[in-house]
Amino acid sequence: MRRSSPDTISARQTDIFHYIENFVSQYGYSPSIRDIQNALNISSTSVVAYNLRILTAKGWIEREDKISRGIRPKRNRNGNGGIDLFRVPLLGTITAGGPLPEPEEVDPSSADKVTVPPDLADVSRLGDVYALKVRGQSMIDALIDDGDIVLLRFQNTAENGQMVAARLLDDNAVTLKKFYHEGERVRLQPANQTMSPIYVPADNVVIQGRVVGVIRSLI
Amino acid sequence: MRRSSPDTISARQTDIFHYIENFVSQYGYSPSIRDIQNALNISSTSVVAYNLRILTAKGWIEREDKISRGIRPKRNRNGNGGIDLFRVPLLGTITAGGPLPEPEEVDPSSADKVTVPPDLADVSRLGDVYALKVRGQSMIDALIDDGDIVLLRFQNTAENGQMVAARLLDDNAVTLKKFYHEGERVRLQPANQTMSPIYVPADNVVIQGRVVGVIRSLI
DNA sequence: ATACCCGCCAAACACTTGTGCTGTCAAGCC
DNA sequence: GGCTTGACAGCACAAGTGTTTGGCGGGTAT
Repeated sequence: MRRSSPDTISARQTDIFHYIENFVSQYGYSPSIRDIQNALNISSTSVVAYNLRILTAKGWIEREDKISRGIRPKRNRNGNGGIDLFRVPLLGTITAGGPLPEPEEVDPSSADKVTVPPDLADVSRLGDVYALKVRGQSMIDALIDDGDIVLLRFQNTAENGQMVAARLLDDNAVTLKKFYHEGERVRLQPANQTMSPIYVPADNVVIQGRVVGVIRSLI
Repeated sequence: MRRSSPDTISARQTDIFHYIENFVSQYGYSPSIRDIQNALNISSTSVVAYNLRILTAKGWIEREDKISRGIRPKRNRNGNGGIDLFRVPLLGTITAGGPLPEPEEVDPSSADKVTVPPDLADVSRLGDVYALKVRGQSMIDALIDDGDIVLLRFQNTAENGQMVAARLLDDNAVTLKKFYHEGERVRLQPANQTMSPIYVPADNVVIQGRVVGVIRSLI
């Protein structure tokens, strides 16, 4: 038998879920079963109830029994009734070679914050994500320009080729580069043809985070 | 006669309003009249209805007639009162030359939505902002890569050099290019050294929107 | 074939919930 | 004292809304 995976939902269930999301964000309260039925041209309320039960079981929505208009979208999306989950602290600026305050040095709760799309930050680990404003064009070939905001997830290790914020202990400087581990040393590669890579002993580098997203405003 | 100022409400109304606020933030949906009645030990539903009418008239809450649990607190609650202001419809895909559904052709309320940082979308004009996913690398030199999401503000005109979504009437195609008005014709310039600009008569081009932001996920 | 499960349909049912109507009562005003 | 008004009470009704039951057709497994 072909079992549907616990995370996949049928086309009709997708429609219903989207309708609920949009309804809530538009009206501020949940649609009734009959609202859904009429909007999606479903011929019976029981079909809606049936699919709602599945969506609940699979964790896409939450409901309370017998409560009118008590559907709450859960996954993805804001849902969550107005709590702003997607604001991360903007901890400072990162340049080709300039200093960067350690994330620990800045109180994240007092820092400026930027709102980020939830797709860019795995919400379940949102506490580990922070933002930095980029100065300079050392990563221009990686499509990161001066003034862009990069989102980083805090992590101490990196795979070759990943873009990271790397701290050079000797220089007490932090830089945004592509990371390559090469035996005893580490190559920090700018994404700019006019700039040369930096080679440093592996024990002189601390990864401070990996770039998980880029936001650019052209206004 | 001492008229109560339009902004002051009685103790009972204050209680009701607070109860609604707390209920919504806790459960994600509004209380029913009887919920309020029981919680505040009010002896009749009509009293709740009566005070709800006053709260509505004075602008503290919003309701829809006959809708169960349709109360929405309005005041207070900085920002958005539960409504997510920063979601824009993702209307489709844009390529170097491929077709794009007209924004009007897609029901924005049924489209997928992306949450965008408020900085990227002038919130006061949010209704005019939409998102498109970029396919191809025709704008690679403008630091826009395949898979990026571009935010566009709907507008019919553009300054030279601005990046726009342009519709070519003859080809019924939409493309993401830099816009240059050159006399009787328009030059649509890709940001990719391997691609050539397109020259079209000015009356064959309709601007569909201007790029105001870029979002890229590297996860 | 037969049995079974899934997704759907139709209709009835029963609970939930907003509304309307009729009073009561105290306070202010002529 | 009469009259009006604001706030509240009690109650019944009707509309809104979730739930349930029985049935149907098309697949899939036995």
